[in-house]
Amino acid sequence: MPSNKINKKKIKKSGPKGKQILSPKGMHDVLPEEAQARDKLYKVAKDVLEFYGFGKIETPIVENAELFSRTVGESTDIVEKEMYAVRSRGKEHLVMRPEMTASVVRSYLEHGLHRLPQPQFLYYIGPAFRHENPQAGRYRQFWQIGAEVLGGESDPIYDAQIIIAFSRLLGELKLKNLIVGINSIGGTADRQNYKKKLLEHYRLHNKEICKDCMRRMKTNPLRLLDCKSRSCQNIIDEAPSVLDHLSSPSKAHFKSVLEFLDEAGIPYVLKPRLVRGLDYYNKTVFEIFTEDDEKGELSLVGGGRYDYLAEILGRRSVAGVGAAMGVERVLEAAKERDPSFGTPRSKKRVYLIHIGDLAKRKSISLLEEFREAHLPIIGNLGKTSLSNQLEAADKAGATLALILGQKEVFEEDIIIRDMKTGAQETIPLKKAVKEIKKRLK
RNA sequence: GUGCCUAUGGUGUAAUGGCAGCACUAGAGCUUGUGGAGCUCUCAGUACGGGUUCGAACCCCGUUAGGCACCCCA
Repeated sequence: MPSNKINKKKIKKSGPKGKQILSPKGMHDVLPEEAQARDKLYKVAKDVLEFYGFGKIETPIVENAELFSRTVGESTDIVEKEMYAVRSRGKEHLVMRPEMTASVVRSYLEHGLHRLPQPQFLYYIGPAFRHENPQAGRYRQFWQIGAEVLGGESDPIYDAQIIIAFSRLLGELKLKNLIVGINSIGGTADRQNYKKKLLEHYRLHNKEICKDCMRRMKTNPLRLLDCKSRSCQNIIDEAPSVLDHLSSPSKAHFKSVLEFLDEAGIPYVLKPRLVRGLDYYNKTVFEIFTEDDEKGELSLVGGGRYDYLAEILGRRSVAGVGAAMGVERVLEAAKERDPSFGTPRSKKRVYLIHIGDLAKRKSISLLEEFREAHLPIIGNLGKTSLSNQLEAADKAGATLALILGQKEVFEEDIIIRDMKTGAQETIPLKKAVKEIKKRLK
Protein backbone atom coordinates (compact mmCIF):
# COMPACT_ATOMS: atom_id res chain seq x y z
CA MET A 1 0.00 0.00 0.00
CA PRO A 2 2.62 2.59 0.94
CA SER A 3 4.85 1.34 -1.83
CA ASN A 4 2.18 2.35 -4.28
CA LYS A 5 2.31 5.88 -3.08
CA ILE A 6 6.06 6.01 -3.27
CA ASN A 7 6.08 4.72 -6.80
CA LYS A 8 3.61 7.31 -7.90
CA LYS A 9 5.66 10.08 -6.41
CA LYS A 10 8.84 8.79 -7.90
CA ILE A 11 7.39 8.70 -11.36
CA LYS A 12 6.09 12.18 -10.93
CA LYS A 13 9.33 13.46 -9.56
CA SER A 14 11.42 12.08 -12.35
CA GLY A 15 9.15 13.65 -14.95
CA PRO A 16 9.80 17.10 -16.32
CA LYS A 17 8.68 19.73 -13.88
CA GLY A 18 8.95 22.79 -16.01
CA LYS A 19 8.75 26.29 -14.71
CA GLN A 20 5.44 27.43 -13.39
CA ILE A 21 4.19 30.52 -15.12
CA LEU A 22 3.31 33.25 -12.68
CA SER A 23 1.76 36.65 -13.11
CA PRO A 24 4.36 39.26 -14.06
CA LYS A 25 6.28 40.88 -11.24
CA GLY A 26 4.33 43.56 -9.46
CA MET A 27 1.10 42.66 -11.28
CA HIS A 28 -1.63 40.79 -9.53
CA ASP A 29 -4.76 38.81 -10.22
CA VAL A 30 -7.91 40.13 -8.67
CA LEU A 31 -9.88 37.16 -7.36
CA PRO A 32 -13.65 37.28 -6.87
CA GLU A 33 -13.53 38.32 -3.24
CA GLU A 34 -11.16 41.18 -3.95
CA ALA A 35 -13.10 42.07 -7.08
CA GLN A 36 -16.17 42.75 -4.96
CA ALA A 37 -14.29 45.22 -2.82
CA ARG A 38 -13.02 46.94 -5.95
CA ASP A 39 -16.46 47.11 -7.48
CA LYS A 40 -17.72 48.76 -4.37
CA LEU A 41 -14.96 51.35 -4.51
CA TYR A 42 -15.69 52.03 -8.18
CA LYS A 43 -19.35 52.46 -7.42
CA VAL A 44 -18.71 54.94 -4.62
CA ALA A 45 -16.29 56.82 -6.86
CA LYS A 46 -18.78 56.95 -9.69
CA ASP A 47 -21.53 58.20 -7.41
CA VAL A 48 -19.43 60.91 -5.80
CA LEU A 49 -17.69 62.11 -8.94
CA GLU A 50 -20.86 62.15 -11.00
CA PHE A 51 -22.54 64.12 -8.25
CA TYR A 52 -19.88 66.80 -8.69
CA GLY A 53 -20.59 66.81 -12.41
CA PHE A 54 -17.74 64.73 -13.75
CA GLY A 55 -18.41 62.64 -16.85
CA LYS A 56 -16.58 59.42 -17.47
CA ILE A 57 -13.89 59.20 -20.11
CA GLU A 58 -11.92 56.20 -21.32
CA THR A 59 -8.63 56.45 -23.16
CA PRO A 60 -6.35 53.74 -24.58
CA ILE A 61 -4.03 51.90 -22.25
CA VAL A 62 -1.27 52.37 -24.82
CA GLU A 63 -0.15 55.80 -26.01
CA ASN A 64 2.65 57.38 -27.99
CA ALA A 65 5.71 57.65 -25.80
CA GLU A 66 6.05 61.30 -26.63
CA LEU A 67 2.80 62.11 -24.88
CA PHE A 68 4.46 61.38 -21.58
CA SER A 69 8.01 62.45 -22.27
CA ARG A 70 6.74 65.88 -23.22
CA THR A 71 4.32 66.35 -20.33
CA VAL A 72 5.37 64.27 -17.36
CA GLY A 73 8.96 65.30 -17.96
CA GLU A 74 11.92 63.89 -19.83
CA SER A 75 14.11 63.70 -16.75
CA THR A 76 11.56 62.16 -14.38
CA ASP A 77 12.04 58.56 -13.34
CA ILE A 78 8.62 57.75 -14.69
CA VAL A 79 9.65 58.61 -18.22
CA GLU A 80 13.33 57.91 -17.96
CA LYS A 81 13.20 54.36 -16.71
CA GLU A 82 9.72 53.24 -15.75
CA MET A 83 7.73 53.10 -18.94
CA TYR A 84 6.80 49.80 -20.53
CA ALA A 85 7.56 49.99 -24.22
CA VAL A 86 5.17 48.17 -26.51
CA ARG A 87 6.56 46.34 -29.47
CA SER A 88 4.29 46.90 -32.40
CA ARG A 89 4.38 46.47 -36.14
CA GLY A 90 4.10 50.16 -36.81
CA LYS A 91 6.87 52.68 -36.52
CA GLU A 92 5.30 54.54 -33.65
CA HIS A 93 6.97 54.30 -30.31
CA LEU A 94 4.16 53.10 -28.08
CA VAL A 95 4.20 52.73 -24.30
CA MET A 96 1.84 51.51 -21.61
CA ARG A 97 0.48 54.61 -19.93
CA PRO A 98 2.25 55.45 -16.65
CA GLU A 99 -0.56 57.81 -15.66
CA MET A 100 -3.71 59.18 -17.25
CA THR A 101 -3.79 62.95 -16.97
CA ALA A 102 -1.77 63.44 -20.12
CA SER A 103 -4.07 61.04 -21.97
CA VAL A 104 -7.18 62.91 -20.90
CA VAL A 105 -5.72 66.24 -22.00
CA ARG A 106 -4.63 64.66 -25.29
CA SER A 107 -8.16 63.43 -25.83
CA TYR A 108 -9.61 66.82 -24.94
CA LEU A 109 -7.47 68.48 -27.57
CA GLU A 110 -7.92 65.75 -30.15
CA HIS A 111 -11.70 65.84 -30.02
CA GLY A 112 -12.09 69.56 -29.68
CA LEU A 113 -13.82 69.36 -26.33
CA HIS A 114 -13.11 73.09 -26.01
CA ARG A 115 -16.16 73.66 -28.19
CA LEU A 116 -18.35 72.22 -25.46
CA PRO A 117 -19.33 74.21 -22.37
CA GLN A 118 -16.23 75.02 -20.35
CA PRO A 119 -14.74 73.77 -18.23
CA GLN A 120 -15.13 70.07 -18.90
CA PHE A 121 -15.33 67.85 -15.85
CA LEU A 122 -13.91 64.43 -16.67
CA TYR A 123 -13.14 61.35 -14.60
CA TYR A 124 -11.59 58.00 -15.35
CA ILE A 125 -10.96 54.60 -13.81
CA GLY A 126 -8.29 52.33 -15.18
CA PRO A 127 -4.90 50.69 -14.88
CA ALA A 128 -1.54 52.41 -15.33
CA PHE A 129 1.89 50.84 -15.56
CA ARG A 130 5.26 51.72 -14.13
CA HIS A 131 8.28 49.46 -14.22
CA GLU A 132 9.60 49.98 -10.71
CA ASN A 133 10.39 47.62 -7.88
CA PRO A 134 7.21 46.62 -6.12
CA GLN A 135 6.67 47.07 -2.41
CA ALA A 136 3.76 47.83 -0.15
CA GLY A 137 1.24 50.05 -1.90
CA ARG A 138 3.31 50.17 -5.03
CA TYR A 139 2.78 47.93 -7.99
CA ARG A 140 3.79 47.74 -11.61
CA GLN A 141 0.20 47.60 -12.69
CA PHE A 142 -1.95 49.77 -10.49
CA TRP A 143 -5.37 51.32 -10.89
CA GLN A 144 -6.13 54.96 -10.68
CA ILE A 145 -9.35 56.82 -10.26
CA GLY A 146 -8.78 60.36 -11.42
CA ALA A 147 -10.70 63.51 -12.17
CA GLU A 148 -9.74 66.54 -14.24
CA VAL A 149 -11.26 69.96 -14.79
CA LEU A 150 -10.19 71.21 -18.19
CA GLY A 151 -10.72 74.52 -19.95
CA GLY A 152 -12.31 77.74 -18.81
CA GLU A 153 -10.44 80.02 -16.49
CA SER A 154 -7.63 79.00 -14.20
CA ASP A 155 -10.04 79.57 -11.35
CA PRO A 156 -9.06 78.47 -7.83
CA ILE A 157 -12.59 77.22 -7.27
CA TYR A 158 -11.79 74.23 -9.46
CA ASP A 159 -8.66 73.40 -7.48
CA ALA A 160 -10.83 73.42 -4.40
CA GLN A 161 -13.56 71.36 -6.01
CA ILE A 162 -11.13 68.63 -7.00
CA ILE A 163 -9.82 68.46 -3.46
CA ILE A 164 -13.33 68.52 -2.05
CA ALA A 165 -14.50 65.75 -4.37
CA PHE A 166 -11.67 63.42 -3.43
CA SER A 167 -11.94 64.22 0.26
CA ARG A 168 -15.62 63.38 0.18
CA LEU A 169 -14.93 60.26 -1.81
CA LEU A 170 -12.51 59.03 0.83
CA GLY A 171 -14.97 60.09 3.48
CA GLU A 172 -17.69 57.97 1.88
CA LEU A 173 -15.34 55.03 2.27
CA LYS A 174 -15.32 55.74 5.99
CA LEU A 175 -11.64 56.55 6.00
CA LYS A 176 -10.80 58.61 9.02
CA ASN A 177 -7.89 60.82 9.99
CA LEU A 178 -7.42 62.15 6.51
CA ILE A 179 -4.83 64.81 5.99
CA VAL A 180 -4.85 67.10 3.00
CA GLY A 181 -1.35 68.42 2.45
CA ILE A 182 -1.28 71.41 0.16
CA ASN A 183 1.24 73.78 -1.34
CA SER A 184 1.72 76.13 -4.25
CA ILE A 185 4.70 76.00 -6.52
CA GLY A 186 3.65 79.09 -8.43
CA GLY A 187 3.89 79.81 -12.12
CA THR A 188 6.83 79.09 -14.39
CA ALA A 189 8.55 82.37 -13.59
CA ASP A 190 8.01 81.99 -9.85
CA ARG A 191 9.54 78.60 -9.94
CA GLN A 192 12.57 79.64 -11.97
CA ASN A 193 13.16 82.37 -9.50
CA TYR A 194 12.68 80.10 -6.54
CA LYS A 195 14.91 77.39 -7.93
CA LYS A 196 17.67 79.94 -8.21
CA LYS A 197 17.28 80.97 -4.60
CA LEU A 198 17.12 77.39 -3.47
CA LEU A 199 20.30 76.49 -5.32
CA GLU A 200 22.05 79.50 -3.86
CA HIS A 201 21.11 78.28 -0.42
CA TYR A 202 22.39 74.82 -1.18
CA ARG A 203 25.68 76.09 -2.51
CA LEU A 204 26.27 77.72 0.85
CA HIS A 205 26.06 74.29 2.42
CA ASN A 206 28.09 72.58 -0.21
CA LYS A 207 29.87 70.21 2.11
CA GLU A 208 26.92 68.85 4.04
CA ILE A 209 24.83 67.81 1.06
CA CYS A 210 24.19 64.12 0.51
CA LYS A 211 25.04 62.33 -2.70
CA ASP A 212 21.48 62.15 -3.95
CA CYS A 213 20.96 65.82 -3.41
CA MET A 214 24.08 66.67 -5.36
CA ARG A 215 22.43 64.96 -8.25
CA ARG A 216 19.06 66.55 -7.57
CA MET A 217 20.64 69.99 -7.70
CA LYS A 218 21.25 69.34 -11.35
CA THR A 219 18.26 67.28 -12.35
CA ASN A 220 15.33 68.39 -10.22
CA PRO A 221 16.09 71.07 -7.62
CA LEU A 222 12.57 71.12 -6.17
CA ARG A 223 13.01 67.51 -5.09
CA LEU A 224 15.79 68.66 -2.75
CA LEU A 225 13.02 69.56 -0.36
CA ASP A 226 11.87 66.04 0.31
CA CYS A 227 15.23 64.42 0.82
CA LYS A 228 15.09 62.04 3.77
CA SER A 229 18.79 61.94 4.54
CA ARG A 230 19.42 63.18 8.04
CA SER A 231 22.34 65.31 7.04
CA CYS A 232 20.12 67.33 4.72
CA GLN A 233 17.35 68.08 7.20
CA ASN A 234 19.00 71.20 8.58
CA ILE A 235 19.59 72.55 5.12
CA ILE A 236 15.96 71.96 4.25
CA ASP A 237 14.75 73.62 7.41
CA GLU A 238 16.72 76.72 6.64
CA ALA A 239 15.90 76.69 2.94
CA PRO A 240 13.79 79.49 1.54
CA SER A 241 10.10 78.65 1.20
CA VAL A 242 8.34 78.55 -2.15
CA LEU A 243 5.46 80.42 -0.68
CA ASP A 244 7.68 83.45 -0.15
CA HIS A 245 8.55 83.49 -3.82
CA LEU A 246 5.13 83.48 -5.39
CA SER A 247 4.03 86.26 -7.70
CA SER A 248 1.02 88.13 -6.42
CA PRO A 249 -1.44 86.42 -8.80
CA SER A 250 -0.13 83.05 -7.70
CA LYS A 251 -0.40 84.09 -4.10
CA ALA A 252 -3.95 85.29 -4.59
CA HIS A 253 -4.85 82.07 -6.35
CA PHE A 254 -3.49 79.99 -3.52
CA LYS A 255 -5.21 82.09 -0.92
CA SER A 256 -8.54 81.60 -2.67
CA VAL A 257 -8.09 77.86 -2.81
CA LEU A 258 -7.53 77.78 0.93
CA GLU A 259 -10.55 79.98 1.56
CA PHE A 260 -12.75 77.67 -0.47
CA LEU A 261 -11.49 74.70 1.47
CA ASP A 262 -12.27 76.51 4.70
CA GLU A 263 -15.76 77.14 3.42
CA ALA A 264 -16.20 73.45 2.61
CA GLY A 265 -14.93 72.52 6.04
CA ILE A 266 -12.03 70.55 4.67
CA PRO A 267 -9.08 70.61 7.04
CA TYR A 268 -5.69 70.95 5.39
CA VAL A 269 -2.05 71.28 6.31
CA LEU A 270 0.27 73.70 4.54
CA LYS A 271 3.30 71.81 3.36
CA PRO A 272 5.81 74.24 1.94
CA ARG A 273 8.06 71.33 1.12
CA LEU A 274 5.49 69.48 -0.91
CA VAL A 275 6.53 69.44 -4.52
CA ARG A 276 5.48 66.86 -6.99
CA GLY A 277 7.52 64.81 -9.35
CA LEU A 278 5.65 65.52 -12.51
CA ASP A 279 6.90 68.45 -14.57
CA TYR A 280 3.52 69.66 -15.67
CA TYR A 281 2.29 71.02 -12.36
CA ASN A 282 2.01 74.71 -11.54
CA LYS A 283 0.42 76.68 -8.71
CA THR A 284 -1.54 74.30 -6.50
CA VAL A 285 -0.18 70.87 -5.64
CA PHE A 286 -1.66 68.59 -3.01
CA GLU A 287 -1.74 65.09 -1.60
CA ILE A 288 -4.14 63.29 0.68
CA PHE A 289 -2.90 60.82 3.28
CA THR A 290 -4.31 58.95 6.19
CA GLU A 291 -2.44 59.65 9.39
CA ASP A 292 -0.83 56.22 9.28
CA ASP A 293 0.28 56.52 5.71
CA GLU A 294 1.72 59.94 6.14
CA LYS A 295 4.72 58.54 7.94
CA GLY A 296 5.28 56.05 5.18
CA GLU A 297 4.73 58.87 2.73
CA LEU A 298 2.26 56.84 0.76
CA SER A 299 -0.32 59.22 -0.56
CA LEU A 300 -3.80 57.99 -1.36
CA VAL A 301 -4.47 60.86 -3.72
CA GLY A 302 -2.13 63.21 -5.49
CA GLY A 303 -2.84 66.08 -7.81
CA GLY A 304 -2.48 69.67 -8.75
CA ARG A 305 -2.94 72.35 -11.34
CA TYR A 306 -1.35 72.09 -14.77
CA ASP A 307 -2.18 75.12 -16.84
CA TYR A 308 0.71 74.61 -19.25
CA LEU A 309 0.21 70.94 -20.04
CA ALA A 310 -2.07 71.44 -23.02
CA GLU A 311 0.25 74.02 -24.51
CA ILE A 312 3.07 71.52 -24.46
CA LEU A 313 0.90 69.12 -26.45
CA GLY A 314 -0.72 71.49 -28.90
CA ARG A 315 -1.16 75.07 -29.87
CA ARG A 316 -4.06 75.62 -27.57
CA SER A 317 -3.62 76.76 -23.99
CA VAL A 318 -6.04 75.03 -21.64
CA ALA A 319 -6.34 75.58 -17.93
CA GLY A 320 -6.40 72.34 -16.00
CA VAL A 321 -6.46 70.90 -12.54
CA GLY A 322 -6.94 67.34 -11.41
CA ALA A 323 -6.01 64.49 -9.13
CA ALA A 324 -5.60 60.75 -9.17
CA MET A 325 -6.29 58.22 -6.48
CA GLY A 326 -4.42 54.94 -6.04
CA VAL A 327 -7.03 52.20 -5.98
CA GLU A 328 -4.86 49.57 -4.30
CA ARG A 329 -3.71 51.99 -1.63
CA VAL A 330 -7.21 53.16 -0.87
CA LEU A 331 -8.53 49.62 -0.71
CA GLU A 332 -5.76 48.69 1.66
CA ALA A 333 -6.63 51.61 3.91
CA ALA A 334 -10.34 50.82 3.72
CA LYS A 335 -9.72 47.23 4.70
CA GLU A 336 -7.50 48.20 7.55
CA ARG A 337 -10.41 50.16 8.93
CA ASP A 338 -13.02 47.58 8.11
CA PRO A 339 -11.80 44.11 7.12
CA SER A 340 -15.19 43.23 5.71
CA PHE A 341 -15.10 46.16 3.30
CA GLY A 342 -16.85 45.24 0.09
CA THR A 343 -18.22 41.89 1.20
CA PRO A 344 -21.93 42.18 0.57
CA ARG A 345 -24.29 41.85 3.48
CA SER A 346 -25.95 38.47 3.55
CA LYS A 347 -28.53 38.61 0.84
CA LYS A 348 -31.46 36.30 0.80
CA ARG A 349 -30.50 33.53 -1.50
CA VAL A 350 -32.45 30.70 -3.01
CA TYR A 351 -30.73 27.41 -3.80
CA LEU A 352 -32.19 24.97 -6.26
CA ILE A 353 -31.67 21.31 -5.40
CA HIS A 354 -32.45 18.50 -7.79
CA ILE A 355 -32.63 14.76 -7.25
CA GLY A 356 -32.29 12.46 -10.21
CA ASP A 357 -31.85 12.96 -13.92
CA LEU A 358 -35.44 13.88 -14.62
CA ALA A 359 -35.31 16.68 -12.07
CA LYS A 360 -31.96 17.79 -13.39
CA ARG A 361 -33.49 18.26 -16.81
CA LYS A 362 -36.52 20.02 -15.48
CA SER A 363 -34.24 22.31 -13.44
CA ILE A 364 -32.91 23.89 -16.58
CA SER A 365 -36.26 25.30 -17.58
CA LEU A 366 -37.09 26.21 -14.00
CA LEU A 367 -33.88 28.24 -13.72
CA GLU A 368 -34.93 30.11 -16.83
CA GLU A 369 -38.26 31.01 -15.26
CA PHE A 370 -36.40 32.57 -12.36
CA ARG A 371 -34.04 34.45 -14.60
CA GLU A 372 -36.90 35.88 -16.58
CA ALA A 373 -38.50 36.99 -13.34
CA HIS A 374 -35.14 38.54 -12.31
CA LEU A 375 -35.11 36.46 -9.17
CA PRO A 376 -31.63 35.41 -8.10
CA ILE A 377 -31.33 31.68 -7.66
CA ILE A 378 -28.27 29.50 -7.44
CA GLY A 379 -27.58 25.83 -7.59
CA ASN A 380 -25.15 23.28 -8.86
CA LEU A 381 -26.58 20.96 -11.46
CA GLY A 382 -23.34 19.02 -11.51
CA LYS A 383 -23.85 17.67 -8.03
CA THR A 384 -25.94 14.61 -7.42
CA SER A 385 -26.59 13.67 -3.83
CA LEU A 386 -29.16 15.50 -1.81
CA SER A 387 -26.89 15.79 1.20
CA ASN A 388 -24.20 17.38 -0.87
CA GLN A 389 -26.55 19.92 -2.31
CA LEU A 390 -27.99 20.85 1.05
CA GLU A 391 -24.50 21.33 2.34
CA ALA A 392 -23.62 23.45 -0.66
CA ALA A 393 -26.76 25.50 -0.12
CA ASP A 394 -25.73 26.07 3.44
CA LYS A 395 -22.23 27.14 2.49
CA ALA A 396 -23.62 29.51 -0.09
CA GLY A 397 -25.59 31.14 2.69
CA ALA A 398 -28.96 30.28 1.19
CA THR A 399 -32.01 31.11 3.26
CA LEU A 400 -34.37 29.11 1.10
CA ALA A 401 -33.96 25.89 -0.82
CA LEU A 402 -36.16 24.58 -3.57
CA ILE A 403 -36.12 20.82 -3.76
CA LEU A 404 -37.14 19.11 -6.95
CA GLY A 405 -37.20 15.32 -7.04
CA GLN A 406 -38.59 12.68 -9.34
CA LYS A 407 -41.83 12.51 -7.41
CA GLU A 408 -42.29 16.27 -7.58
CA VAL A 409 -41.63 16.40 -11.30
CA PHE A 410 -44.34 13.80 -11.90
CA GLU A 411 -46.81 15.55 -9.64
CA GLU A 412 -45.74 19.01 -10.85
CA ASP A 413 -44.90 20.09 -7.34
CA ILE A 414 -41.83 21.49 -5.66
CA ILE A 415 -40.66 21.66 -2.05
CA ILE A 416 -39.72 24.93 -0.43
CA ARG A 417 -37.44 24.50 2.53
CA ASP A 418 -36.52 27.15 5.04
CA MET A 419 -32.83 26.58 5.58
CA LYS A 420 -32.84 27.92 9.10
CA THR A 421 -35.83 26.19 10.60
CA GLY A 422 -35.95 23.19 8.32
CA ALA A 423 -39.66 23.76 7.75
CA GLN A 424 -40.81 22.45 4.39
CA GLU A 425 -43.86 22.99 2.28
CA THR A 426 -44.93 21.44 -0.99
CA ILE A 427 -46.40 23.80 -3.53
CA PRO A 428 -47.39 23.50 -7.18
CA LEU A 429 -44.41 23.88 -9.48
CA LYS A 430 -46.15 26.58 -11.45
CA LYS A 431 -46.38 28.80 -8.41
CA ALA A 432 -42.72 28.44 -7.46
CA VAL A 433 -41.60 31.77 -8.87
CA LYS A 434 -44.50 33.64 -7.37
CA GLU A 435 -44.10 32.04 -3.97
CA ILE A 436 -40.36 32.70 -3.79
CA LYS A 437 -40.92 36.29 -4.77
CA LYS A 438 -43.34 36.60 -1.90
CA ARG A 439 -41.02 34.99 0.62
CA LEU A 440 -38.03 37.09 -0.32
CA LYS A 441 -39.82 40.29 0.52
C1' G B 1 18.30 50.23 -11.02
C1' U B 2 20.63 49.23 -5.69
C1' G B 3 20.71 46.94 -0.69
C1' C B 4 18.72 43.62 3.32
C1' C B 5 15.28 39.55 4.61
C1' U B 6 12.28 35.45 2.88
C1' A B 7 10.37 31.02 -0.19
C1' U B 8 7.60 23.40 2.25
C1' G B 9 0.15 20.97 -0.77
C1' G B 10 -4.93 26.00 -2.33
C1' U B 11 -4.00 28.24 3.06
C1' G B 12 -1.29 27.98 7.83
C1' U B 13 2.72 25.25 9.66
C1' A B 14 6.46 20.81 11.33
C1' A B 15 10.84 18.32 10.02
C1' U B 16 18.07 21.90 10.78
C1' G B 17 22.16 16.78 6.76
C1' G B 18 19.08 10.75 7.39
C1' C B 19 11.23 7.83 6.24
C1' A B 20 8.45 15.23 3.88
C1' G B 21 4.33 15.14 8.64
C1' C B 22 0.11 17.87 10.88
C1' A B 23 -4.22 21.22 10.72
C1' C B 24 -7.64 23.81 7.72
C1' U B 25 -9.78 24.05 2.84
C1' A B 26 -11.53 21.23 -1.45
C1' G B 27 -13.63 16.50 -3.51
C1' A B 28 -15.93 11.53 -2.57
C1' G B 29 -18.33 8.20 0.81
C1' C B 30 -20.86 6.44 5.39
C1' U B 31 -26.40 8.53 3.59
C1' U B 32 -29.37 8.30 -5.50
C1' G B 33 -35.20 11.89 -0.55
C1' U B 34 -33.04 15.97 3.81
C1' G B 35 -27.53 20.07 5.50
C1' G B 36 -24.37 22.45 9.34
C1' A B 37 -21.71 17.42 13.83
C1' G B 38 -18.92 12.88 13.55
C1' C B 39 -16.09 9.08 11.09
C1' U B 40 -13.50 7.02 6.53
C1' C B 41 -11.08 7.83 2.06
C1' U B 42 -9.02 10.99 -1.89
C1' C B 43 -6.54 15.21 -4.44
C1' A B 44 -2.32 18.18 -3.42
C1' G B 45 3.92 20.33 -1.51
C1' U B 46 10.07 21.30 -0.55
C1' A B 47 9.60 28.09 -6.33
C1' C B 48 13.20 27.08 -10.64
C1' G B 49 18.32 25.59 -12.23
C1' G B 50 22.96 24.00 -10.74
C1' G B 51 26.76 22.55 -6.89
C1' U B 52 28.74 20.07 -2.16
C1' U B 53 27.54 15.14 0.06
C1' C B 54 26.95 8.09 0.69
C1' G B 55 22.57 11.09 1.52
C1' A B 56 19.89 17.99 0.78
C1' A B 57 13.50 20.98 2.32
C1' C B 58 17.95 21.98 5.42
C1' C B 59 24.69 23.88 3.34
C1' C B 60 26.71 26.85 -1.22
C1' C B 61 25.92 29.54 -6.10
C1' G B 62 22.62 31.48 -9.74
C1' U B 63 17.50 32.64 -11.30
C1' U B 64 12.52 33.91 -10.31
C1' A B 65 8.90 35.77 -7.05
C1' G B 66 7.39 38.16 -2.37
C1' G B 67 8.36 41.63 1.81
C1' C B 68 11.09 45.93 3.52
C1' A B 69 14.19 50.16 2.51
C1' C B 70 16.61 53.56 -1.10
C1' C B 71 15.30 56.04 -5.71
C1' C B 72 10.70 57.71 -7.25
C1' C B 73 5.56 57.89 -6.98
C1' A B 74 -0.97 56.74 -6.97
